[in-house]
Amino acid sequence: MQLIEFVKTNELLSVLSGQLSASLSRHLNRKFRAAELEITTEQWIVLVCLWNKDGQTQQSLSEQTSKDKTSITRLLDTLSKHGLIERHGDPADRRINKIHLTNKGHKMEERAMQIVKESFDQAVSGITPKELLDAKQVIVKLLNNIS
Amino acid sequence: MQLIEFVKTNELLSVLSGQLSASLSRHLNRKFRAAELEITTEQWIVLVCLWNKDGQTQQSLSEQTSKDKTSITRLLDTLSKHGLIERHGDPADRRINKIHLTNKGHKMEERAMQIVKESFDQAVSGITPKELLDAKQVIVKLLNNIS
DNA sequence: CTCTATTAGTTGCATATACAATGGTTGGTT
DNA sequence: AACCAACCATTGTATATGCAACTAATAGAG
Repeated sequence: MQLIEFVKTNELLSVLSGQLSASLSRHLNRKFRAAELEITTEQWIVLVCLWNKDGQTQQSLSEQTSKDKTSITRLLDTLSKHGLIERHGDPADRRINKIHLTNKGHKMEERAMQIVKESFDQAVSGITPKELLDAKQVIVKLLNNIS
Repeated sequence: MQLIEFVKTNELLSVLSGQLSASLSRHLNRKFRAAELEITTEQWIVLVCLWNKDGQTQQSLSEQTSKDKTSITRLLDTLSKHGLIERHGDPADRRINKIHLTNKGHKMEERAMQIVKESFDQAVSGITPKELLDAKQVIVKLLNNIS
């Protein structure tokens, strides 16, 4: 039911982190769909950046989310197709697109964050704040080691 | 440079786990490519299962890796196209494919695991075994909470 | 002022992933 | 024996991701 010996004793954390990430993402995707919010976990992450600060460039979104700028281009294509964001060219620097939420995109924030909060509460039940904090710090160290 | 307040204080672990997973995967993919091993992290995970026990069914691989059976079908399509595995129909139960490594697939084990080990050592440098273990346990709890 | 390096974003290509629906196959129940 | 439920794998469709190569625009060096 688990991976082999070497992985069990040594690598498990990286495999586990992949499974956790995939599992959290699937879980949230299903909750969004069940609530008839037509977004995905990945789109939500970009929207979080825009709810925080509207009108950012794609480059900025790429850095904040640690996603390749190609991925951002295409995530924004999808968000645009679904009417959640719009690209506005910047006359002052014509290389740049400023990404703006539409009304529909703005309105989605409250319901989406409510679902995320419920999901989060379920995920961390039975885990102490200290355990969570320690785990976060290990993850940050791992991230720094391979960046 | 980070995500917004709510996410910072509450959700960060799930976002972080996604970034860790993506980062580890990218890192390993680059190492494999640099070593001219033509596999991806995801393919490696399937190969680990087969190096451990050859001739498994797709269903079994799906359960071990926590991947959708559709994903396994297509990962195996790619592995097959690259000559690393073969599907053998089982005369005793014609619904089943038994997945077997080719010579090429077998031979890849040593070099691939060496690269993974180097990658792992780099990732965990400066992290104590206890910290790692504790983090793993938190991840396992999270996984159980959302399964 | 011009040429070059850098930056922002897109496109082509390959891979990965999941859900829904489908086609076969097996096995158990009556 | 016939039927139906459960099971294994695949295909269709949509989304996500990264690398390499490209276009366009700006900024900086000389």
